[in-house]
Amino acid sequence: MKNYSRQREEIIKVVKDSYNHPTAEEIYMIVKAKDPAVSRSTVYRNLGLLVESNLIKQISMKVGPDRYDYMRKNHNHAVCTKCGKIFDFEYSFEYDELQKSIKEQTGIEISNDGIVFEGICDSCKN
Amino acid sequence: MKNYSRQREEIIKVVKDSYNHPTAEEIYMIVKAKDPAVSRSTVYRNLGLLVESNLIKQISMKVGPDRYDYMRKNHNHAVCTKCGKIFDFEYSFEYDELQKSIKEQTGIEISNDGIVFEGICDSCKN
DNA sequence: CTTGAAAATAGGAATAATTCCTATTTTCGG
DNA sequence: CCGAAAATAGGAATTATTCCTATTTTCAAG
Repeated sequence: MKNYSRQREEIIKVVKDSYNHPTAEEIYMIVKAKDPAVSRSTVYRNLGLLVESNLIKQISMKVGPDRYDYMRKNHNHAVCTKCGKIFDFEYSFEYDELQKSIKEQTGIEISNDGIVFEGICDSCKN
Repeated sequence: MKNYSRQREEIIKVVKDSYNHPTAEEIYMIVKAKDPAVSRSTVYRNLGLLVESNLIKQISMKVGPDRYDYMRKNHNHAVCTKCGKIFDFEYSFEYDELQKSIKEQTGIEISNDGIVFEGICDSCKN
């Protein structure tokens, strides 16, 4: 993340403009449409860097490849453990006490977006 | 999950006796020590079935293979997104309102153990 | 401007984890 | 017992991701 590259800029733009939690492959295809020479490694490497610097969020699921989400306002993710679909929702918590308790018991410091909610979605209940 | 098989029984036993969130491979190796003819597919298939029937919990992480945990009392998981280590902790929430809100907004019904907490652990802060 | 070192890239091979396939064996209700 | 359904072993295949190497690009200092 030290030097400028148009590939990285384009990758950021694509994730930012996507509101459906795209996979690395999907991002790759969209970027490729504009810049046919881009390579998968570049996409994967940059996604990793962007996650590390907290610009985007990576969501691992039980089914299918990881998904990426641009960091906006305060929204959380609910994941269906059956089909892997991701739903956004808004909710403001009283984290303080919980965070402190987790920190004490495990040493892990969680952030507001560090909570993933898992369950079964409507259409998978059949 | 209709007919009895000693392979499945052994797999359950191994997960139940493990308190360190073993991977499928680790479970396979332990079962294999007792029953050298067991195959990986059997382990994977049964873990899937057991997760489905809520006897064990599957934990996907950003790094490394999935891990499995026998369902005991009320404990939650905090995952380090850097090294993938999983920590158990205890905390009782007031879920009702939160659950209702998620249900309304996304259609997803989460259970008490359907919340994964992510952050950075102590030793990864260096 | 040049230049040179660090950063980034393309392209594809390699790896890791998991799923899938097929033939065989086991279970268990009637 | 017997037969259908369930489960299995063994390994091939697939999928997602990481790794490798040679080349290109960026950018700060002279």
